[in-house]
Amino acid sequence: MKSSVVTRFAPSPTGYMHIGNLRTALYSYLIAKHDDGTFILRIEDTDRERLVEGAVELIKDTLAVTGLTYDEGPDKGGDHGPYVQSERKPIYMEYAKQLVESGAAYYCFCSKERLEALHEEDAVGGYDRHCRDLSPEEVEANLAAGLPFVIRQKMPLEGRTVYTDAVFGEIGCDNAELQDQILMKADGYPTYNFAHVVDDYLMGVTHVVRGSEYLTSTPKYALLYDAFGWERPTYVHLPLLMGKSEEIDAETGEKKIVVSKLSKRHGAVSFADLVADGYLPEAIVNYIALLGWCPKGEESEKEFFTPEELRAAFSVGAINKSPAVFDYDKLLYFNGEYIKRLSDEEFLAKAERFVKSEIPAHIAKEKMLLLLHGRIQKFSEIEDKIGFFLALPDYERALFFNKKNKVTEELAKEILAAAIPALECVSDWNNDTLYAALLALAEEKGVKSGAVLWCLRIAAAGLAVTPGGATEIMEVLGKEETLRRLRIGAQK
RNA sequence: GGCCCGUUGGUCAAGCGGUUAAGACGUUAGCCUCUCACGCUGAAAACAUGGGUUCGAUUCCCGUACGGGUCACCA
Repeated sequence: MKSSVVTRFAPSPTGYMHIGNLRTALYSYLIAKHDDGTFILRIEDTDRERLVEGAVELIKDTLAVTGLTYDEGPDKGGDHGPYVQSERKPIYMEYAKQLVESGAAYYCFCSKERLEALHEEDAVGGYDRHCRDLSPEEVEANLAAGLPFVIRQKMPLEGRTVYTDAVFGEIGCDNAELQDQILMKADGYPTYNFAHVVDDYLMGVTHVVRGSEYLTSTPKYALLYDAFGWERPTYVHLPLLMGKSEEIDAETGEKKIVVSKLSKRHGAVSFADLVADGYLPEAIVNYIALLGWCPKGEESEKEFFTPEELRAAFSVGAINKSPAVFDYDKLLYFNGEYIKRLSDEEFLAKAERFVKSEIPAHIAKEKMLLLLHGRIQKFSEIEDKIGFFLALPDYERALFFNKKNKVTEELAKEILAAAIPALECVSDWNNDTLYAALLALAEEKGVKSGAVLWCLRIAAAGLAVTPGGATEIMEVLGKEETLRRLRIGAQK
């Protein structure tokens, strides 16, 4: 059964989806779904100049792979469509005129030039309300003459407008500070300020969920609801997601870390880029759910949530007020944990896409990749880690030296010389038989097993640090290639 | 600059008048180990600041500092 909660995610298609957008969508979705409510996707494309082709698709794809399925939206339909603002264009003018009729808005014929001049005169000031009190006759005449116009909201000159935000509490501002903001632009499109209010009302949105950069402009929107005589929605402003970015200080010329709102300018993190870099959408969602929200009570220590658990646990009351810094390290940790939890089959399927190199036939590819399961935190690490399987790195004889296992370069040579004929006899080439053979060799030579395994691993891999032990690596390489490498090692 | 918001370890973050101030990431010591990773056991690390209120403030109020947001025919 559907509850009465209706939320929406209303992005403008101006580029890629960054983590900040995604989190807003996620919280909006969770607020609705916690109460079995309705989640709407609405595209806000009233800025015709900033449109980016393909951006809408990207938004839909992102919501799809993150599981934020919307009940109403473009392509999906619903009782409140269309869900793209440019397709709703006639609606806004109609409502704007209604406001003009009632005296809450007015036509403004000021030219851009005049407004710019105004700005230069008074840097902090805004519009001087030049057209606010034009007589009906003047307005009629200008309209009849075909003068370009905008429609502005007529703000109260005194008093104070206050609203209650579900996260931040009471927020107010003196009406004198409010600009007579533009509702309808000269190109006939509405501004965000106007369109979102009309749409949220028409679409029955009960909870307006958005970033806290709107906190201080919300009184203006509340006033719009009042002017229409509509009931104000519940406002849920989210703490900002901050990004760290390195900048060169203009004065000192030194590098410094700047923390600011996540944006394309400053440390923006694109969701698509993260996925391409080998992050799992589930891990990203889990991580960002916890940026600005923490479950109450016993669950406050819980880290990993399934989508269902998230829906059940989420509550507006537990949303934080202070901004949160996006931390790559912690995302990486979450991703690593999610990768570990993958079954071998799932891991293999996903890892496959990140293997760029050609894998020679003698390599046991699946076994090789499985050695990395549990050793990587993101899939893009794979390519780097498998290099030594494909080609033996150049290494120095000194690499064989190992203090803990008492291996000297001379001993290594001796061990390898003995290992080669012993391994040539191994017919069933696998981890267990290899391990048994090498253990026997160690006993025969009277050295610790660690010494033998160390030497063999170095010779097989040509690397001090490897994913997997000696026998695992030899198993992956195959008999022929292993022996080839051991002979090279013995010659060092 | 005006207005608005915020401030618990480097980061995320519990706490909602009396606590040895959780937990996680990261850092670090050690154990385990066929090197690494995993895992396990430890360690270092925080209530921005000054006034109140109170028997008692990290928790409530005010100021200060710092950080952030916002002041568009962008959203």
